[in-house]
Order: sequence, then C-alpha cells, then structure tokens
Amino acid sequence: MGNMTKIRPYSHIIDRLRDAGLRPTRQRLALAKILFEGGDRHLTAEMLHAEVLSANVRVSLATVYNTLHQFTSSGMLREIVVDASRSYFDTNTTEHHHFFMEGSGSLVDIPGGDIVVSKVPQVPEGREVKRVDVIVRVGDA
Amino acid sequence: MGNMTKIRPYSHIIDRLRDAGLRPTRQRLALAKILFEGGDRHLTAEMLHAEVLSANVRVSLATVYNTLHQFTSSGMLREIVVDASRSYFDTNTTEHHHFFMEGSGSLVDIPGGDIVVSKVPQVPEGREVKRVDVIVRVGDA
DNA sequence: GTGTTTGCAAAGTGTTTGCAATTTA
DNA sequence: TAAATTGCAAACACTTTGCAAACAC
Repeated sequence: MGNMTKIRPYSHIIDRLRDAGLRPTRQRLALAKILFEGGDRHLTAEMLHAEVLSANVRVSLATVYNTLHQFTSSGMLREIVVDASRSYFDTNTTEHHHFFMEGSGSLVDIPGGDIVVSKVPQVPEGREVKRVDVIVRVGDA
Repeated sequence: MGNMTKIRPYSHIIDRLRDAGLRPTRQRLALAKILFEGGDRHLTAEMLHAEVLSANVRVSLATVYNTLHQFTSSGMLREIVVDASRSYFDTNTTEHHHFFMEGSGSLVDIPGGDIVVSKVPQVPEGREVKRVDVIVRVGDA
C-alpha cells in the first residue's frame, strides 16, 4: 500500500474548517495543511508565510495573520508569548508547557504531565483561571 | 520620630547606580526613585515615562527605554513577557511568579513558595536553565 | 577636558486595518 | 447574486538608533 499520509484527502481539513464556520478557501487549505499535518509545530506568522510560499501557494502576509487568529479563536491553535515582539502559534492545543531556547528562539514541548504546578493560590475574587503557562528559559548550547 | 521613608537620602540610590557602573544623572535618579522606592512594581516603559513626567522631571521616552535596559542588564529589574507587543519590568528580582489579569493587563505577584513547579525535564544536552516563568492567566472580573 | 549620557527625530519591526477586487456557496 | 475572503498599501504601536548638544567627573 502507498503512503497513507500522502494520499490523504483534503476532506478532513475541509470539515475542520467548516466546523469552525470558515470557508475552505485555497489559502486556508494550504495553511491548514502545513499547520495540521506536520505534527506539533511552533510557528510565527512570518515562518508560516515563508512556508506556504515555498509550497508555491500565493498567500499574503495579511491573510496569514487573519487566518492564524481565526484558527486561534476557534481553538485549533494556541498563541504562545515568550518574546515581546513576536507571537508563536502552537498546533498542540492540549495541556503542556515549553522550553524556550534563547539562542535560536525556538520552542520545544514539555508534555503536560512532565511538569507539575501545584498550590496555585486562589484567584482574586470571582475570577477564573484561563490558563497556566510555564516557560522554561534555556540559555545557548 | 519622623517618617524615615520621606527623609531617606538619595545616597543609597546613588550607590546602587555607581555599583552598576552608571552615573547618577538627574534622569536615572528620578527613574530609580520611582522604581525602587515604591515597593514591588510592574511597569511598562510608557507607564514609567508618564510617571516621571507627572513628578515634573523631564525625561525622554528613549532615555526611559535605555535606562530600563541598563537596570535589567545589571540585575536591578527583571523583564516579564505576557503580551506580545509590550514589555513589563518587575522591580522584584527574587524568585516568584505572576497572575496576569487579561482585562486590565495588570500583573500581580505570586510569592515564590506559593507555586511549586516540579519535575522539570532534563534540558537538552549541555544547556542551562536560565529561569522558569509561570504565568497564571486570569479572565475578567 | 574627556568620556558618558541625553533628547530628538528618524528608522525599524511585527502586526492590524480599510477597502476594492475576487472568490465561494 | 449575496456574503465572505483576499491582497495591497497605508496605518499602527512599541521599540531602537544615529548623532549633536548637554552633562558628570
């Protein structure tokens, strides 16, 4: 049998977009394919833009930004802030944390269970914890 | 006896600047006074700039940025990233973590011992952990 | 006096926006 | 065809930089 990944149809991506209320346009399909069929990834808008272009799909940077935000709003991506001057988008939306390599500016996942955050103090009255981010900053090699 | 805080001389601030190899200029003194005599604070460059101006000390925004970076390099401040697009500077450089109030964009300290991060996985070979940041993101009231 | 620091205004970065043209359903 | 989406270029917010004038020692 051939490589299942390669002959995988677009239908599941199309369904995912439809479920999020987004029309499966050429641009969104190309971006979703890169984001969701490459395993767990951490990309900035510029990185993703360069990657679509190199796959020979013409998409503007503005559309990349719009799309990343739409995907984030519908829960398909999570935005990660490690560096005050660019946003990373993480395709893994399950509970987990990150190593941040200060030299290369790259992120590496730390599986959810591998870090335990305990004793988080009570949140100021009536408020709700949206998320706990743990970033382990690692120096150069 | 009078209020010790009020009559406290500038000499200790001057010493602190000198120890960091920084000349105690009018601008740096005014900024250091706001930063280090107001307890634990979390300020952006713009916030600090507004505050010096309202204390009637003329300092340019460029100098505020320069000074914040000089203070950070010499360990008097710590930079905190919670929001891609602006940096906060924390006058508390001891081990601790933060609540981030998404509505107001404000930070609240969580004392060092109040959160326990355990089982941080081994860092990729030969690298060193510089810092572990825990940010508890809290929704609006 | 000499080297440091400051302020200004210009430049830089990553990101967002307005709107006409294009595409999807 | 009606509504959604795209791309462009301009606008933005925050931050950095170059350099002459002002300042500290």
